[in-house]
Amino acid sequence: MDKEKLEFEVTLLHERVCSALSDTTRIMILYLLAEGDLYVNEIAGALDTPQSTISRHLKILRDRNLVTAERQGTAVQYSITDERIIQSLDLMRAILNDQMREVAEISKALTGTSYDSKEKK
Amino acid sequence: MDKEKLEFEVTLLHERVCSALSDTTRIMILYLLAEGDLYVNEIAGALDTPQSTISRHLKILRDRNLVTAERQGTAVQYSITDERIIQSLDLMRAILNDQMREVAEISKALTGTSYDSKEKK
DNA sequence: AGTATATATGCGTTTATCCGAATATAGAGA
DNA sequence: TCTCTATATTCGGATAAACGCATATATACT
Repeated sequence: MDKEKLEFEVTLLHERVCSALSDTTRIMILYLLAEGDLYVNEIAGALDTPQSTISRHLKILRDRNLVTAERQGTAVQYSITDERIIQSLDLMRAILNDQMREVAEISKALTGTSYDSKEKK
Repeated sequence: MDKEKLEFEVTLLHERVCSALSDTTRIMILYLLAEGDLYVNEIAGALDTPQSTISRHLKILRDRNLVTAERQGTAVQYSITDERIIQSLDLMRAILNDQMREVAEISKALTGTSYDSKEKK
């Protein structure tokens, strides 16, 4: 892929997806919705966050088509639009877990008492 | 997973990974490095961006272990630490592509001249 | 119409992020 | 040690995000 096109695609990727994931509350909302559809006040309750704050975050996710809203009477039910966004986040968590596991192993090797060096045996 | 643990993991995910991806230049750097290791000035040249700006972005990626630096004489060569970060980004791009394809199909159906409605036949 | 509930939005403030220019640091070679 | 090149960091200023409160809007029900 030439650089022009890559630059264009990355700009789009950032504006439409990545920037939406750059907030802890929004990521939490996505994981909550991954387990089932919820109304706005249910999300606000679960996250112990003012309803106006949740509503603003939902608007951002909605504008980027990451969640879908469906009105039911006076309430609005939200759901995940595409499960792959969760797959994508889970992949990042896997990277994180492996990083932390490596750090833990190294520090265990350095402080271990049953043998002097990690090369032993 | 209980909510406490989810909240903890998501906070970590945001701080260590997602916040690093919330900038077009940093995503570009990751895609450039996915094609091969590069020195700082090569990245700055490719992106037509001041060296100080690139260096600051690299520090952010380095602090989060998304890229690895290796000094070679007076220069420093950077590489991707874990290819899965690219997989994760590509997954988001796939979501985007499908979204755009859907929009295109709907608009084609609405403006189509060879038949009146999309249900026809 | 009038009230009640659920959600969205406008406003002002605070906090975080990004930028380029200038400067500091690190290594290589004369 | 002096100089050159490559990279990192500091600085001040500009922009953009996120927040809670108060208020507006939308639907349902009487």
